[in-house]
Amino acid sequence: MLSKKTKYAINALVYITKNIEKQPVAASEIAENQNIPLKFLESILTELRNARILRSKKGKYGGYLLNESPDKINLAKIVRLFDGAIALLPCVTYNYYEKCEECIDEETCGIRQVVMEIRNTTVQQLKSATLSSILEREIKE
Amino acid sequence: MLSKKTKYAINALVYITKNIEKQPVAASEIAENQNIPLKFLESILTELRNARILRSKKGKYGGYLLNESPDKINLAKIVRLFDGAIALLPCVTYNYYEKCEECIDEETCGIRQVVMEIRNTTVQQLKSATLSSILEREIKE
DNA sequence: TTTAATTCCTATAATTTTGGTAGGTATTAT
DNA sequence: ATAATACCTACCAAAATTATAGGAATTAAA
Repeated sequence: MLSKKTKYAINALVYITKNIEKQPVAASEIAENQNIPLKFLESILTELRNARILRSKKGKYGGYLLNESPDKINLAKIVRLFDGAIALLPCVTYNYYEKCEECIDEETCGIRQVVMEIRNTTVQQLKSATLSSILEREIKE
Repeated sequence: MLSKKTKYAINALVYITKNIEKQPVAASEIAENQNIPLKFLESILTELRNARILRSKKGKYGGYLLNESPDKINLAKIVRLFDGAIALLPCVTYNYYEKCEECIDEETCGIRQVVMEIRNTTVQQLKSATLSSILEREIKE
C-alpha cells in the first residue's frame, strides 16, 4: 500500500497540473481542495521541491510550480521519494539493496526471481504513469 | 515491501515443501534453519493453519504439514493473509475496499486506473508463483 | 510602509504497525 | 513417566506514520 504521504503527494501534483495555467498554486489551496492537512502538506511540498520536482515562489501570491514538464514526472519517482523501494524485497531493489539475512544463495533463490519479475513490470507501469498520462486518462472518460 | 512476517511465512512454507517427505516438520526445526525467532514463527504457523494452508500434528514428533498440494499454494494467498491488500490503494482492492476520502469521482480517477492495472498484473504474477513453481526455479539454476 | 498571504523552519506528539518476548498448558509418541 | 511438541494468552518496545504547534522570513500590493 502507498502511504498517505505518497497519496497526498500524487494528488497535490495532479492538482497543480490541472491548474497549471494558474501557477504558482498555494499550499493552502491544494490542502483545501484535496482535503490534506495543511501542515502535513507543507512538508510534502518541501520534499518535492528538494527533489527538484517542484519549485516554489515565496511571499504573497506565492506557491508551488512544476519544475519539469508533466510528461517527465512519473509515479515511480514520487513513490520512491516518499515510500522508498518499489520492490517487495530489499534484495531486488536498485536503490535500496540489502541482502536477506537468512538467504543461502541469492542467485538461485526462487522467491527472489518472482519478486524481481514483479518489480520489473511494476516499475515500468509506474514510470509510464506520468502526470500528463494521468490527466489524459481522466479527460478521456 | 513485504513485512518480515510475510517473508518468514514464505520461507517457512518453502522449507516445508523442500522437506515434504519428512513431514510433519517441527516449528523449532524451521526456526533454526530459516533463522526465524521461534515464538514469532509459532504465531505465523498458527495463522497459516487457521487459513487451512497448513495443518498440524500435536505432541512429540508433531509439527506442521501442507494442507494443500504445493501447486495450489501461491504467494498471492500468503501475502494477502499477512499483509492484507496487494493493491497500492484501498479503492482498487477486491477484499479490503475503501473509498479514498478525497476522491471526487472514482470512475474517472486517472490514478485509480493506473493502480488497478498494476494490481491486475501483480496479482497474476503472485498467483502463478506457487510453492512448486518456486522450487522448480531453484532446481533449474 | 504597512498589511496580508505566503513559504520556510524547528520542534513535538499521538497513533498505529511491526516485530517481537514471556510463561505457561495440553497433547502425544516412546 | 518423559521429552518434545503444538497451542494459548498476555504483554511490550521500537519504529514508522501521520500528523500538530508556533512561529520567522519573504514578497506583492494597497
